[in-house]
Amino acid sequence: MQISDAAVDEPRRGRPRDPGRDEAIIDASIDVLVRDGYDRLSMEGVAAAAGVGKATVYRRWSSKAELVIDAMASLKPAIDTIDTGSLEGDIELLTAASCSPHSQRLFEVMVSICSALPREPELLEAFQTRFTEPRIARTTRVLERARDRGELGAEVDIAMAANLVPSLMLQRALMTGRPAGRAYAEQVVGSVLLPVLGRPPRPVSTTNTETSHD
Amino acid sequence: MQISDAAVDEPRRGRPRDPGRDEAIIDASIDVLVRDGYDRLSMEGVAAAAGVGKATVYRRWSSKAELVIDAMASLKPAIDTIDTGSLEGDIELLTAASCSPHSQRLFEVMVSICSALPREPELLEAFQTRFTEPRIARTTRVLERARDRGELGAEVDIAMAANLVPSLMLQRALMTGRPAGRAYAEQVVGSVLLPVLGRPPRPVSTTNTETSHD
Amino acid sequence: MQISDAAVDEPRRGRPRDPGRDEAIIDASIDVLVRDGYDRLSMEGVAAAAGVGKATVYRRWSSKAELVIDAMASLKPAIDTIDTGSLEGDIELLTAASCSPHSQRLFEVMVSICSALPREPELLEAFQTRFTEPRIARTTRVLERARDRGELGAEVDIAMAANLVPSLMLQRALMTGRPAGRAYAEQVVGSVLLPVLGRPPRPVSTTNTETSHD
Amino acid sequence: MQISDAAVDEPRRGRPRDPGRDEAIIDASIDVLVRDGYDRLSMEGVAAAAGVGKATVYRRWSSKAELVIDAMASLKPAIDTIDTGSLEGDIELLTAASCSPHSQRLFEVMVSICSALPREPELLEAFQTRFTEPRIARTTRVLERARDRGELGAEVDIAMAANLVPSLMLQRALMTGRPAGRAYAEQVVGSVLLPVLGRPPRPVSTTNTETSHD
DNA sequence: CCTTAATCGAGACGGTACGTCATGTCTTGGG
DNA sequence: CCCAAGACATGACGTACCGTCTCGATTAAGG
Repeated sequence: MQISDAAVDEPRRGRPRDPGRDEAIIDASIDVLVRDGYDRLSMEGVAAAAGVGKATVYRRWSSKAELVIDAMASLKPAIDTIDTGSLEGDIELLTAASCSPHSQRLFEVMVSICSALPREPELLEAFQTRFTEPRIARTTRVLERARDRGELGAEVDIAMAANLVPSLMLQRALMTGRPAGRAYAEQVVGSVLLPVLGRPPRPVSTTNTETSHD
Repeated sequence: MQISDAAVDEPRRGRPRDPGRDEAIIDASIDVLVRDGYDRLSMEGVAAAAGVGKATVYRRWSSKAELVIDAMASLKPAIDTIDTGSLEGDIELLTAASCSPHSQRLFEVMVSICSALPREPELLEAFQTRFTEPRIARTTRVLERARDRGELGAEVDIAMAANLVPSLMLQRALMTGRPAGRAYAEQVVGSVLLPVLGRPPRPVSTTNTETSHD
Repeated sequence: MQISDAAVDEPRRGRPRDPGRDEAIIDASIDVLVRDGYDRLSMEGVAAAAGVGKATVYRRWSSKAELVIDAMASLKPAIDTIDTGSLEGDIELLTAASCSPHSQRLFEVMVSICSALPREPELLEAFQTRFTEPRIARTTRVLERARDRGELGAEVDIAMAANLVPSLMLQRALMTGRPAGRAYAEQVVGSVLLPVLGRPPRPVSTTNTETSHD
Repeated sequence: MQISDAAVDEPRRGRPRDPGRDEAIIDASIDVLVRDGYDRLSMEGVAAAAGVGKATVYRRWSSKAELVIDAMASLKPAIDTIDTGSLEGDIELLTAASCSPHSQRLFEVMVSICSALPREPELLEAFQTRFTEPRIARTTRVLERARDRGELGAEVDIAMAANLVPSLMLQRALMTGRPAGRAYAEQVVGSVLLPVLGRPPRPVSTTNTETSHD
């Protein structure tokens, strides 16, 4: 309930930093990350893409890992909570969210980063904490509510089920070189998620199941 | 009167190449790939790791992509055909194969390469052709035989089902930083594959399902 | 209302170059040139000898020839004009100048460069323009003044005479592997230059004429 | 008084060497030397120019210096002795010899080698012994005979005089990038050599004295 | 004739040095 | 004090050779 923040006791002399530049650098980081991948991303390249001097980048983030972690954190999930009241409705929303443009951007970033994770423990931890777990948790809550309502049996492995759709969508992105679309999301839900939740599979209507249409 | 082959008319002049060096370079490529990732792998690093001059590498592979593709191709699947006669037996073998040391090596290589795939079309194609498809095909054949025997209903999405185990195992490797082990393979099979095939889920006994034990 | 020069409209952004490094590179170039010769001189070697990075060298001189030409140009003759009023006095000064330490350095540079001249037209032209001609011209002016004063007959080939001392000194440096000294300069003047100018030869006193004493 | 030489006690088994290849290598060495200079000459380049394998070169000469020394030695002076009976006649022959095609080739080789002499003592010694001294000695003998006949005064510095023409011709080759021709030889003799020998200078007729015509 | 042994062309090999390029740090001058 | 521009030292990369080595083929002399 207090108003003052810590910045008060330090008079902040000289020219203040331009907050717009922080955002420009973060945005440029995402662009470069998706374009070049984590290993080929350089502070210099980010500075150039942001239209900013190298010193301006280094003054804010002292290492590539820190910058990328903050850039990742800037990609918040669009919808935070899903609760339509019924499992079927929630699943429909999840399916749509899994192939939204925002999610596709997320998958691109994941692909760009994933090869570096075994060599960058900080990045790995941030990746799990900020990227994967929040998305899984949203689905986990949906399934737990469904179980509490009696829509799911106790034998359903909720943790694993919550993993299914993002994992298979990411896998698809890895294998084809670009993020999967709506058709593939529906196929995953219909062929895999529903049986795992104890429902009969729902065949994908007339669409060729081998191809994603985005 | 004989249909001579093309090798006859080229007398192979000069000192012949040492085949042992090919192997050393390929093996070193895999090591470096797993250790450093595709983007950080350099011809020079491979040469050093193989104990070989750079010219010896470039004489055989003119680019990094070609070398890595051949190195990938050297990782043949240990077992080519699985056919025990029953779906249950085949699934048991597949489960074991999915977490064998050889498979774990494969997952490491996949993780190392995957971030580069969107930027390297040749690599992407070789990755699909030589890596993913043969492994999927093996499982696809198992499932098709089971369907022909009447062990699977027509509603089962075989293509998707064949993808399940490797995709989730790779996903696990990406997320934890190292390949998954037997426990996770069994969890995937019990919680996901069996329901997708129309079987009841098989709970993982006493093992903590969150951890992989390798 | 002033005729401003071009430097005004270019604000010279970024960190300015360190002029001290220019000089260090030029000096190191001369050292390396004398030590290794033109063909064995490399930009990398010069950078190392100057204690600077390779990029610092390439930022200023894009090729070996350009660097060496500028290095040559840095070796200005110590004395520009010789005019004592009499031919004898001028000749004495020329003799001394021909074997000064500065001239010896010049001969070393000439020896180092000369083999490359047939293959490097730019170098050849710079060599003639900046090295040879100024030194010859100084002597030519001396002889022309002497002729105007009546100290030289019209039959003397001034152009050839001006060439004599430097040519024979350089020849000596080539043949012995190091620059000639005072004794040889006096021998050349006494035995060759004076007769060519129509004077009687002046024998070299007690010194062994076969050896140079430097 | 014995006929047999050392080769007798070694039966020289196996395939004998082809003497034609020795000559081809030597000739190619001269060509490469003149074309590329001593520093840029490589055993490999010589082998290629001679149409011969590298091993064939190394079997005969174990180092570049040895090969070049032998190649130099193969360039014998065309005329060994000059003795027309009069100084004037001898000088005419010397003038002609100084600008013969064979001499011009010699000057090219000298230019190619001279920059390497300070760094290659063996080469320097061979250069003096096999190249310079024989040519000087021929002229020295001519002048000594003339002095003995009373055609030269005792004050003439014969050693220096014998040096004059070759030195100035080489100098000209160095400065212009290619060997001097007849016109320059006559100019040197008329303007320099004759006065040094106590004769009046002989002006070069109508020719422009600044240019060499070859 | 037939074995033997050295020569020969070709080219593989390890090593080295080069010029280029990219990275992160430092240093200007201006705002 | 911030900011863009860019100089700077360092180091890695791919290339180009070099001199050594190793192969199969050839060639003469000795048995």
